[in-house]
Amino acid sequence: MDKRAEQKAKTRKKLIDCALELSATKGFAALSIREVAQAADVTPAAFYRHFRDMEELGLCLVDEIAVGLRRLLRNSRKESMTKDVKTISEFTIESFLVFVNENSNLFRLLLGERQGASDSFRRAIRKEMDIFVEELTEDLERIAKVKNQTLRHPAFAAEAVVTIVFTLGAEALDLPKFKQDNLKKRIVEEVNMIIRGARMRERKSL
Amino acid sequence: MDKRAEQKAKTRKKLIDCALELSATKGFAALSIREVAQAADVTPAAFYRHFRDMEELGLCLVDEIAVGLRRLLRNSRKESMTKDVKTISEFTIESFLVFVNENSNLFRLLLGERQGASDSFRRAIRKEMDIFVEELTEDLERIAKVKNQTLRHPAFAAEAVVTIVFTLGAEALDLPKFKQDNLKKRIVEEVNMIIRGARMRERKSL
DNA sequence: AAACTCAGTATACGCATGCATACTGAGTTA
DNA sequence: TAACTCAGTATGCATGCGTATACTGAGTTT
Repeated sequence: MDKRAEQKAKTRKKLIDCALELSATKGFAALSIREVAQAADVTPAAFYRHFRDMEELGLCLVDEIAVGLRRLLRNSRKESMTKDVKTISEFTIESFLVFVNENSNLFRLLLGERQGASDSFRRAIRKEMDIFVEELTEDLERIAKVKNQTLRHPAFAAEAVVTIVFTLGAEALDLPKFKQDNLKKRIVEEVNMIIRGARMRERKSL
Repeated sequence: MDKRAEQKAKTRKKLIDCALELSATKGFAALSIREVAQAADVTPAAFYRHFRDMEELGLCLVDEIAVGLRRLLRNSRKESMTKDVKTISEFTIESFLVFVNENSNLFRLLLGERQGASDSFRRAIRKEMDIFVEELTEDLERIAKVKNQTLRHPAFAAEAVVTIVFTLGAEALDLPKFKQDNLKKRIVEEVNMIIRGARMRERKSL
């Protein structure tokens, strides 16, 4: 049976994990093939059996984060299905911050490379972001419908929310746990502002 | 007299300018002392007469951007003193995007290194951001007062606005000019959402 | 059991890097 | 004009890099 492929997958995972861990301290951009290979107890040349170059490895990492985050958000959405908007956002933001803390390496990579030098990185990350925005847009529309409200530009609101949550969420990486409560409050408040501002009010000539 | 200091300043400026230009293509993090020195037609060792290392040079660059941006925003604020809120934000966002396009290198550095690997970079950039937030907070409060309105959390609103404008503004760097109109509209709409959402409404038990 | 595949090894290349050392010569001061 | 300062030069070293080449030996196929 495929003992061979199994071993290969193991090495591949080890390379990915080591790259992730190393990127936490130095940043992914500063990593070298040799460094990652050495950390994974493998010859530099062996690296090429798995990835063409560091960029290809990086894109795999981005994918991993996106998958993890999407799972998280899907769960949080499901779990909070019954609650009202304010609670949903607060709940989701809470889960998000937990995720950021648990996967700080992945997240640092995502946010750091979002405006980085590599085109393909930026493109990949923005694509993932767009998916988040899309999913949130649907959520907002659904919730609004339930509450018998209308939103002005649901997609814009979603974009603003995603931007705020990700950008401010990144600050959690530099904060001790006990200071993150304040950060969470800020994010929740700002997200609620956006949603409030997106709601159509009584018609009024202006 | 001081022909010497004059020459030194000239070389220093050349180093800074070259670093800036190079960082546009490869990203500042990927620059080397030798590379910058060569671009500035100077020996690598001469670099050390001006900066301890690349990081010190980088902090100078950050400072330059901040100064330029602050000047821009101050002007835009002054020029739009008489207009109403909506026009102010639109006007300012427009100037901001012009600045981003004109100083794309500086801006790329600012946004790219904002979540980068270097602590001192992040700290420096966040400090500048905080100043923007502070200034905008005062603006929002002033305008609200004039219009006889109250804002819920002016500082949070300002933080959200700055976050949106900078993060989405960064996308302008990857967009052809003719597609930036759409971007501008998105930013304006989202900023207005935030401000709208920050306004206190009629008291209402909830 | 013989032939084949292929993940990983061993080694070596040329190149760019940060940085140390000793030097030069125009500009300044006394 | 003699002594001094100091921005910039010339040179060289050790290190780490990406990658090419030839190889080995366990795992798989026939």
